[in-house]
Formats: sequence, structure tokens, C-alpha cells
Amino acid sequence: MEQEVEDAARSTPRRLYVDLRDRILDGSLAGGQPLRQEELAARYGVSRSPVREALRQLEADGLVTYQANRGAVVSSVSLADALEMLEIRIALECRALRLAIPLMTDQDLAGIAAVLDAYGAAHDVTDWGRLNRDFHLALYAPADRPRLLALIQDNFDNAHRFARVQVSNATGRDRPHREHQDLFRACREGDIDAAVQMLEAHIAYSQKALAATVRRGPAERRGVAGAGAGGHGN
Amino acid sequence: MEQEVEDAARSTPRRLYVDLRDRILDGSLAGGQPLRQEELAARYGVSRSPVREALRQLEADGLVTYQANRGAVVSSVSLADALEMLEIRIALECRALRLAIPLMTDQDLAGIAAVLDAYGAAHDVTDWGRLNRDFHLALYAPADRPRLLALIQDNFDNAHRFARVQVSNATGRDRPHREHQDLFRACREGDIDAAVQMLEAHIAYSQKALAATVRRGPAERRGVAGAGAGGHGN
DNA sequence: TATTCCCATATTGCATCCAATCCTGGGGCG
DNA sequence: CGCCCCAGGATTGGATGCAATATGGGAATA
Repeated sequence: MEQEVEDAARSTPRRLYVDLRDRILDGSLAGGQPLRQEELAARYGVSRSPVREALRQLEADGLVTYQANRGAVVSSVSLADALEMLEIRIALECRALRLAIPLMTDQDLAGIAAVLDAYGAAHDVTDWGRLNRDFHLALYAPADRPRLLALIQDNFDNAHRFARVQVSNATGRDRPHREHQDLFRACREGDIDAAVQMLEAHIAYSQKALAATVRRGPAERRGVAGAGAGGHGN
Repeated sequence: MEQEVEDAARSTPRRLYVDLRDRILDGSLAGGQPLRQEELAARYGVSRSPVREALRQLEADGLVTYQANRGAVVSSVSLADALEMLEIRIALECRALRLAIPLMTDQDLAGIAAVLDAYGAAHDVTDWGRLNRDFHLALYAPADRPRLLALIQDNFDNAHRFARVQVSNATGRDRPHREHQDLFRACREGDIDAAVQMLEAHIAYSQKALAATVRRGPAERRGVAGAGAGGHGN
């Protein structure tokens, strides 16, 4: 999970795992879609054995659901799941930010500011998504807690499987940009409590926006993460 | 992860996965120990294919580390890892508690009280560990956030791979018991902020106790989780 | 005696193969 | 006309076999 570039070249199951995971997270593979072993094996030019190992890893990540004798299906993300993952974002990221702020160097702050500027200059909605991710991860990186950061990253990507497009459309770019700038200022001034407060409100707002968006027009969401009508995913 | 009883019977890889995971978490399989595919296959009376799938799942959980062409070894947990997992406990469990308290019914409170009483009556150190786990999980269960609770459970078990014996020995039973009782009272009275504060202090104390114990006598810890001297685990 | 090279062995990685289970469609029966 | 059943294909689950890589120990050499 940490060193994808090297790992991708390492073993076949790893390569398949990384590729499939990315395709699930970016929505290329929608929730509910069955993953046929033979088909994947053919696509990657390997046999079914490494495919099965990759699928098991995806299952452990909760990105794929196994049904007995019926193979693997891309797991669906319900609205409740997405809201809960944002809840988890609050838990993990607020703590990480609290740990990070006292350790931020000038270099760290400059890096964060650069991401912020790029965000302000970006026009494409996919750039917003990427830069939003970069901004948040850059905030927490100074904490130097590899496990916590890995958890944050996994949960962030998973949360945004469902929420990316909707939230971006619902809230636009300006409000998060303002909030990011405020957050950055609080970090720079070392005001931990204020920064954590802002971050919580920032994520909580996207929870509300997501709930509101889905309630208004839930049709779209099925396309993104498959949104299981009944059971909530994995 | 949720329904182990049914899952254990379901598929062979699942059965192996659950069993191996339990053996790693309870320390039967120490960190650094290589897991030979052939040997595991023989032990469980199956071929290497399902063994490999189970190992891949354990790898995704971070309980096992793969080395290219050298197979899987039980991942080691350094002191820094253990402290970080306690940090993650603070993040996840404080949030879960905050969500749970407003939703606690009289029945929930009665259940928590029962665990607390059992803790007070227990004499064995392994009972303390189990009841400590039960107490904490019972606190968060009313939040009714399945993903959050699953994360908490996984992280809790992983954290205690390293810390269980040491912390129990270092802090004894009385102090955590008192803290649990205080925490319970705050929950019953609906004092969210106080309860969360206490929980954070409770876990932070075990961080300090763990660090102190290891610094005093680090010899023992190698036996529990294998404690990699150099690189920190997965 | 220390060191390096090399080969035998152990082990993994992956492909292939067979058995078991699931799904689909068509014919038989009520 | 509708329902049930079952046969054939599709798909998964697991075992086996073979090639590739790592490991360990002994012989040859400096």
C-alpha cells in the first residue's frame, strides 16, 4: 500500500491487486459488478491463480465481496456507508492533524500552501478531487505516523468512491477552498484546537452536502459506486 | 470479520484465514516466524492454493509480510507500531464513544455494567484482557456504526498483540478498573465531553505504561509479537 | 584458515487440470 | 397456460505439476 511503484512490478498478484483496486476506487469498476476469474486472467495474460490471490486481498480490503461458489463482486457502497466513512475521516484526520501541527516545519507549510494555490488555480473537477486529497494528506504527513496515515489514505479513497462527484458538484469549489485556507492559517499559527474544529466542521459539512445531494437526486449515485439497494456493501 | 462462525465453515481459505489470524493475534505465532505453505497445507489437510489465498488476506490485514520469492512471515510489531496503534485507538474510540453515548439505552448500560462487574470479579490476567476488550466494545456498540466498529475491533486486537501482557502487568487491574467505572458513570449521566476526555486519558495512560515497561525490561516483548529490531512490521 | 564458488535441496510462483456447484433454457407435466 | 424439473454449459474451488528463485553446505583456492 505504501510503495506501489516498486510493488507493482514485484509479483503478479500485487500488480493485479493494485490495478483492480485503482479501477474500483476511481469508479471504472462499479459496485455490484461481478469479477470473473477467467476474464481477468485473460485480460492480464496470466492464469487464474494469481487472480484469485488478488481478489482475496481486495476482499480483505472490503472492496470486493465473495459469495460462496459464485465468486467475487465489486462491493457496493450505500449512502449510510459513505456517511460512516466520512465519520471515520473525522475521527482519524482530526487526530492526525492534532499530532501534525506541532511538528510542521516551514517546508511542510510551504508544501501545503503550494497545493492550496494549485487548488485555487484548477478548473477541472477531477483536479479538484486530486488536489483536495493532496491537501488533506499533506496536512497530516508531518505527524509521521505511517500506520495512521495509511489508514487515513485508505479510508479517504474509499469514502470518495461514493462521494467524489456528488460532493464536488454540490458544494462547488469555493467553499472548500475557503475552508482549506482558513484551516491552513490556523495550522500556520499553531492554533491546534481551532484547526481541528475547522477540519471537523469541514468534513461534517460534506456529510451534510452528500446526504442532501443524494436525497435530492439519488439516481446518479448508482453509477458511481453501485450503491446496493439492500445490504450495505462488505 | 463479522460472522466468523458461519464463515469458518464456508470456504477453506476463510477457515485458514480465521485460524491463522487468531493464532497471530493471540501470540501463538510470533512475529518474524516464516509461514511455509507446504507445512500449513499439511497441517490443515489441504493443498497450497487455499493456503496462499489465506496468506494474501493476512497480508492485506498487515498481519503477514510477503517477501519476493521467499514467502510470508508473521509481521513484527515494534514499540513505535504499538504506540501508534494506541494512538489510533484514541482517534477511533473517542469518536465512537461520542456517537454512542446519546444512543445508549438502559439495556446497553446494564450490559456494560455487567461486563464491569465481571471485570471486578476476575482474577486471571487473560480474563482481564478479554473483559477489557468486551467493556470497550460494549461502550461503542450503541453507536451502531458497523464499519467504525469493525475498524476499532481490528485495531484493538492488533494493538494488543504487542501490549496485552506488558500493560496488564505494568498497570495492574485496579487502575483501569477505576477508570472504567468513572467512564461508565460519565456515560450513564450523558456527560459526553467528560467521558471522551476520560477515555483519551485512559488509553494515553496505557501508552505511557507500555513505553515505560518496554524501556525498563524490553526482553519480554520479543516473545509476544516478535518486535522487529529494525524495520517496523508491514 | 578464511573465502569464494557452485551445486543440491527446499521453497515459492504460476499454469494446468479435474471435481463440485451454480445458472440457463427447454421440454415435460399438471 | 403456467410451473417444475433437469440437462448442458459456465464458473468456481481446490489439487497437482513444473519452472524459477533462494538457501545452505561443501569443495576448491588463495
